[in-house]
Amino acid sequence: MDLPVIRLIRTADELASSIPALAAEPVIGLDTETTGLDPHTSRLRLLQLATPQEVCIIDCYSFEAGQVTQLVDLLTATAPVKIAHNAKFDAKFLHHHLGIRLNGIFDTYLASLLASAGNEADRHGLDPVVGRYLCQTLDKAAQLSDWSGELSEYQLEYAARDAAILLPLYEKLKERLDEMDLLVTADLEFDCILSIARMELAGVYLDDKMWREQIEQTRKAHEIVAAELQEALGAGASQMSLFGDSSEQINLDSPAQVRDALARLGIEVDDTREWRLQKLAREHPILDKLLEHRHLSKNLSSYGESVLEYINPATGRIHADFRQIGTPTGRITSSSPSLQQIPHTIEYRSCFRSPAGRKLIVADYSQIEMRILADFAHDESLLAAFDSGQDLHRTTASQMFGIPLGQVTPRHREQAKGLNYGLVYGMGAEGLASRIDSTVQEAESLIDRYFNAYAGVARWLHEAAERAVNEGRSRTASGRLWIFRLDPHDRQQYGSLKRVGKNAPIQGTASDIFKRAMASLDMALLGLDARIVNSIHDELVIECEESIAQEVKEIVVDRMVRGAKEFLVRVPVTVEAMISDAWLKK
DNA sequence: TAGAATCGCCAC
DNA sequence: AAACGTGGCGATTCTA
Repeated sequence: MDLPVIRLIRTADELASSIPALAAEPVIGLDTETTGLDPHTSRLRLLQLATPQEVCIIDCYSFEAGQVTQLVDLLTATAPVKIAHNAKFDAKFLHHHLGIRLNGIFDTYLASLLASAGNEADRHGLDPVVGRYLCQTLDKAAQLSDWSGELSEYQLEYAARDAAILLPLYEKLKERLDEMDLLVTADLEFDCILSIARMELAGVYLDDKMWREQIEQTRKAHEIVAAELQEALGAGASQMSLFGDSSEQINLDSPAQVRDALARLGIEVDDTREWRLQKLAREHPILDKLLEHRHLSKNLSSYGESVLEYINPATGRIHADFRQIGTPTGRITSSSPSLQQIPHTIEYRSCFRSPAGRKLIVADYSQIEMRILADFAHDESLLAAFDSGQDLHRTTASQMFGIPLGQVTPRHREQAKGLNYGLVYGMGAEGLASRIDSTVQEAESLIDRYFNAYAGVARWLHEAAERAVNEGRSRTASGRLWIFRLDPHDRQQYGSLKRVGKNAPIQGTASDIFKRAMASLDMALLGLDARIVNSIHDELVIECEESIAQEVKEIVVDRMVRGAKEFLVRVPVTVEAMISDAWLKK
């Protein structure tokens, strides 16, 4: 690639004179260089804006935030289209340091992910994407160089090249997305970027004192259980030892050592997973202790001190990383730390609080995946269940057992619930049986009853599985594509292919809906002291100033419902929302 | 001895 | 390869 012409911009005049040409372009490449990865502790050094003629490199160290209003206008407008690779990163720095809400984005990173259609072998850094679509290699050596001092010619060339390459990359990716009918989904994704960037910037508040107290309690309980287990398991070991060394300790965190220790007590197991130990616990009470220990160990390791290390020194809050396309179905995933797998118990969730003078709004979709299924399947019975506004599982029980709502027992409801949750994942009779604690025969009969009551659902699920086998791919309501790399002739993969064929369109459409809602909500909160702070597949947590909590709650519900209505035709959608002091649904 | 693989379990 | 889909992640154990 030829070296682009560089226009280095360090004065107000230079900036003013470069804006009109940029504004006249239909698309520009955008990239930034920063002194680190965290906008709260790092600075924005360069902003590169590329046209086919030249790359403007704006040295942000030469400007105060108030001096760049024309730039703000350019980047906030929907035109020209701004091409960036992982625009979330640039959007965060531009928002935090210059107050810019980046708009009109085409993100080559997200585009590449969509075009890969779930192929997890593909890499999506700028270098591999350029290699795949432009057959070029990029020199990324300068990326981690020191961007805080005098800049070398080499650094400027690197900065310019990264922005310039985005223009041809955009052309290729746009063409590819068009060929694959992915432009609608791409726009949905691009519209969502800013809401996720702002959520990461806002971060979530964790009461560290309360969290430490929780850890301490867990640690105490853990110690006691561990001692009891060492006693019980060690006794078995000493009988085996010629030297009778009963002080010998086993590592309770080692599945292999635990399995061997159990064997010495006459409990033979292939592995020591929860479900297996659970089955034998009635016969061997020590297994309950072991499971209790596992639970406490899990909590200490995954939800202990390590979470506190993520509290940002600059903000005192946790700014997790959210991957916008985290799964082939389009779900967002969270890491560092994962805020999507905090135990759903009051001890842990109550530590995620609203700071003084603020409130949290906790809002989630009610049975969104079942509603999507009802809508896709045009199943009149299931639609009627939702139309009635009654508790879904009780209504399902009433419909499948042919009894009035008033006669539905807790056991009936439990069985119906097991089916409602299980079937969108393609569950079979054995799975249902163990879930609701029944025999396989009973489970089979229940499944028959269920599909009799919901014949449309049965048909749709069957057809979805067939489509997965025949076409090897599926699409969501927005058109998001997942090409299954599973072999229908492989006996193992055949079953898996059918299950994923049933689940992917539903889970994926839920993602479409959720992203619509996030984008729309973030816009609606503009100008209010309210920010999205967490996003958990079908649940949003918003933090706001307490006096506007009621107003914000209504906006949240409205935007979430409207997001769903964009993709669903017939089924009603409900969102449950609470104003709270902690991450609890009261 | 660092990274990969495995086991196991948390969320929706 | 647990019944049932999608992930992240920590501790142990294996391997080059």
